Amino acid sequence: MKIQESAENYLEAILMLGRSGAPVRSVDIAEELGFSRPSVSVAMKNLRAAGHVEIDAEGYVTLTERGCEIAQTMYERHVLISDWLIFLGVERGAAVRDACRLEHYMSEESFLAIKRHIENWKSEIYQQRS
Amino acid sequence: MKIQESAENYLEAILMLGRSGAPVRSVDIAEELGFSRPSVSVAMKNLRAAGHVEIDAEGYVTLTERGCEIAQTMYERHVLISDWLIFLGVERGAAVRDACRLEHYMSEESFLAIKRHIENWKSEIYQQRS
DNA sequence: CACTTATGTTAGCACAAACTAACATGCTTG
DNA sequence: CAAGCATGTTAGTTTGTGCTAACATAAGTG
Repeated sequence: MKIQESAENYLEAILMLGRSGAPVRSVDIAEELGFSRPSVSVAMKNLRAAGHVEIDAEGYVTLTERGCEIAQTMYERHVLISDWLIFLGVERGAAVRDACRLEHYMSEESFLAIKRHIENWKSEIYQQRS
Repeated sequence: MKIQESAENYLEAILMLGRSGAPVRSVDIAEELGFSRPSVSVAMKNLRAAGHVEIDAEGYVTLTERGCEIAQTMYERHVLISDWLIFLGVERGAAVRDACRLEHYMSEESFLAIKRHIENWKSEIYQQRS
């Protein structure tokens, strides 16, 4: 069962919303992603069936271990890519919008290569300055 | 009428196939992209309706000016991104696969920023060596 | 000429992922 | 308590984009 882009986005949104500590409801996810409540409702049903989230009696959504792993991968990529684009001079809004899409279409290999590149690049700059 | 990812891919494939000078048929596009002939047939009908390609009596497909513009944008991005990933150490196959997807999801702004970054980076290397 | 092969097309299907309309349900509040 | 609001769900629709089955047509070949 291959995970889809949309599923990855939902999981990432749930992770981000949960970081404040407040419980996450369907309507919060809909608000965050700009989707309708029915869309989120159906998506949650599918994510639950796939074992990526759990939904308690109050309707609060939590990530399972598997779901959390995916969400964190996406989040890490999102941050790396958007920070990096911003660093390259891309306007923040555009950088975040692009990162939101690019994060889903990059192999692990490419992601790691970029990460490595940024780290090397930063340490070079650091050496030049010291 | 927003251009879709699939349309961009078809146009890019037509451009690439046409570079050898040989006329481009539907079946060549199908072969190139790994799609069925009916899928390509329908896609060509849509691309023609949208004014992105022309199809002559022999079934040869050519890009219109508008179509060619899109194709070249995609191709330029494809080459930049895949070359760059390869340069960063990503295996060629993975780099090309990733580039094929990433090229559609990047704003012009981000693309230019990356291009600029690569050029700067290369010139730094050059200066170090000279 | 009859057959095969290559190519293109049409019709109909499948699936993902969004939407709206309509309804259920429970909380708040005049 | 009754009305309204927030939230969730179900059903059915839309759109994009692929597929297979079946057929049309032209070209080459025994």
